[in-house]
Amino acid sequence: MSKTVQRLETKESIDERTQRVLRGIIEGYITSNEPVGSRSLSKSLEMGLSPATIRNIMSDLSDMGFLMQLHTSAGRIPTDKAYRFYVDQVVVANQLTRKLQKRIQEATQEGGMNQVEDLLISTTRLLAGLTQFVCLTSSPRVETSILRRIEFIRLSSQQILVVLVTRNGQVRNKIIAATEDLSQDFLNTVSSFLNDQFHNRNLHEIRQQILESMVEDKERYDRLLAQAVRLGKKAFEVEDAPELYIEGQHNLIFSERFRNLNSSRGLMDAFEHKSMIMNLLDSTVEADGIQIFIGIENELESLQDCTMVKAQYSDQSNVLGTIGVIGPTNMDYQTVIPVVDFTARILSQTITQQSSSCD
Amino acid sequence: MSKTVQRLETKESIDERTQRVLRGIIEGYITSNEPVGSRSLSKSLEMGLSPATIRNIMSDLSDMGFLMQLHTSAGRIPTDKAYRFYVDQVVVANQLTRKLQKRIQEATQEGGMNQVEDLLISTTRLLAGLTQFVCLTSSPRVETSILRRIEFIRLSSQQILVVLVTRNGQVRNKIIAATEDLSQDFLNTVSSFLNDQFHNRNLHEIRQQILESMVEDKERYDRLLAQAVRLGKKAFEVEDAPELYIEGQHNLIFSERFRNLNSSRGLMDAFEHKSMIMNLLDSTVEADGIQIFIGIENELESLQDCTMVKAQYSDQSNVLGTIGVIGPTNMDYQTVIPVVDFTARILSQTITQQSSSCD
DNA sequence: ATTAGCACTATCAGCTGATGAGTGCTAATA
DNA sequence: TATTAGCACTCATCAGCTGATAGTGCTAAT
Repeated sequence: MSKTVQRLETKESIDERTQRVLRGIIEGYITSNEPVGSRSLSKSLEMGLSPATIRNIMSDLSDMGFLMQLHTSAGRIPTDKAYRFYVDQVVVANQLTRKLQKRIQEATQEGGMNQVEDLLISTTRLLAGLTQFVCLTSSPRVETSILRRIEFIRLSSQQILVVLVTRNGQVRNKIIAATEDLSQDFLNTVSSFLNDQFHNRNLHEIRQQILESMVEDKERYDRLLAQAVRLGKKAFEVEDAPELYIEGQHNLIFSERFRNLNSSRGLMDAFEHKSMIMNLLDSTVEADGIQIFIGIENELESLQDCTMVKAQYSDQSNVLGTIGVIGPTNMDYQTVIPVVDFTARILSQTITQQSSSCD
Repeated sequence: MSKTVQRLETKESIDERTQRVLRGIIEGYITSNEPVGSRSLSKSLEMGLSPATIRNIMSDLSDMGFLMQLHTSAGRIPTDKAYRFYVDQVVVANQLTRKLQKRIQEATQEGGMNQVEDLLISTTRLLAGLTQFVCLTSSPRVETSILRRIEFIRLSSQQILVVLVTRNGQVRNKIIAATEDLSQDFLNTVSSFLNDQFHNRNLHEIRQQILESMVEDKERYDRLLAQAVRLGKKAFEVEDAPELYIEGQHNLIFSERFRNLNSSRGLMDAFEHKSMIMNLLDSTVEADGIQIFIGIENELESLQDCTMVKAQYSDQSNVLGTIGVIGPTNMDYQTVIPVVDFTARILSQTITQQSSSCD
């Protein structure tokens, strides 16, 4: 299956006046959520154009594929192509209000937030609340996380608890079965061996190296080493799949803005298949900055009358994950875009601070 | 505010025939979700009663408060009182089908479920799926959990990770700030001191005792002891509030069975206030077995046209938490009750197994 | 190039009458 | 005396019609 539409084109040159009309229609529809007609537009535009003239221009815009009508004799609404034009040509990086900035900052700095999980959940919830849309966040891939500390705790003769702390503050617990009874002292030795060996390496590398040593050391009979490698192998077998946090699903049902969306049910269902959504969120064409997928630009069918606005967050060196919102195509781009952008930045900043606070 | 209705009464003695009619109406409404009229009931009952007779009986039942009409000339539907009668007098402990039993058992035994959190989440999801209602589960109160193991891990000069494992397999992580730079060796000594001291005590007792020692030992200058107590205090300051898991909220919107519920929005909102729902779930009148709150028996207003069926789960000695479903008052009690009951039992069993697997 | 005017059309709210399901009452019946 | 048949009545629902409204496209006038 080839990627159908990656991004709608807006090459055509439209003359100044027509652009202003188009923009008027888009913004009108964004604010009112109702098709806009020639009469009301004539008034609100204040360009001294009569409704009849506006109609002619509208007709041209329809021909060019920027506008459509839900039925004869309803006003016109913008097409996905129009929103693409709007986002590319019209929307300029808008400064957020101080108030909003502060609110975002505070939310990410709430007490007890020393674990990345909590931070991500509360940020996701915040963004869902601010936009009144659905908000999705993917957690850092453990795969690329850098090991800060690993520790084994003997729970019983059969069970060992592995505690794995990553550079960016993720803590993972896992209980593994022990093949023989190992003392806590022994486990401590193993821990510190592994910590020395793999300090500041990412989990992917670590796993590779463990596999290699297992091959090499097949004949070696150093008990410590052998056990360390064996335990290490089990310990680092954490699921690769990053977590996906979804908040604000109820907006899909109750928010007025999702009203003329026929597929809210389909979306709801799609959210159940986390891995699919995950791919969608993490598949990234351009590396940095904010990304916007409008309507049919989305590969997933049930998303095709929505817009997804997403941005990546990162620590000092690596991209960690993505945060994004899904809303109606006629969302208020002028605010949503900077809100998502700012939130991702703050998120990056907070995580960077945390991970740099180790010695 | 006094508790209004704790439980509806069903003292009245109703003669056999009337009971059978009432039962027919209740079961008819449960299966069809539509008001049932005298004609159809006359047929389905197969008691050789004409619709007219049925009407007379229905009229009596209405007078007694067991039936009501949504409007004149619609069939009748049962009142909350009728459901209470039904649940108390009619529903008998129904054996679950083998198939269903197996399905529940399998779901709780899925791999990688060595942590209680995962077990609870997947059980909650299962129950929501089986019933097509909303399912709520409260996690064990950390407060009453028994300490199995505590461990400190030095992350940096300022940060210490506390790992706390309870008897029933809950693992809690918490990062605490260090007032001075403590070596891992020292932390290990503190850990083993605390483990010796507090092994097999519940967290509430432990906290008490720590507070006492802090008063007593004010003048003592044993550095180890002092630090141990200080770190212990911080470490055991875990939030008392148990987690609340909610699954199947979308059923509230999409399930046909919630159709004639006017307050699904209100319920949705109520679920946002987790602490309120928490109280509801954990407030328990009778200690054991299954509990059922029908319609107005629920204290929370937005729940008053729903029925909540809940059961507690426990390990060998203590009640740990509650699992329950919220559905329409005309739910299929005959299956829902045993399903909830059986699920709670299996949950208890699984947790008990886990916690008894320590030495 | 712009605009006024007019014919056309889709939607919506409100009304209509027909239909059907169900009740309550009364008189007949076993 | 308990049951039932019959009948009048009520109410919700639905299809079909109505006029009002708000929009368009086209054409002729400016």
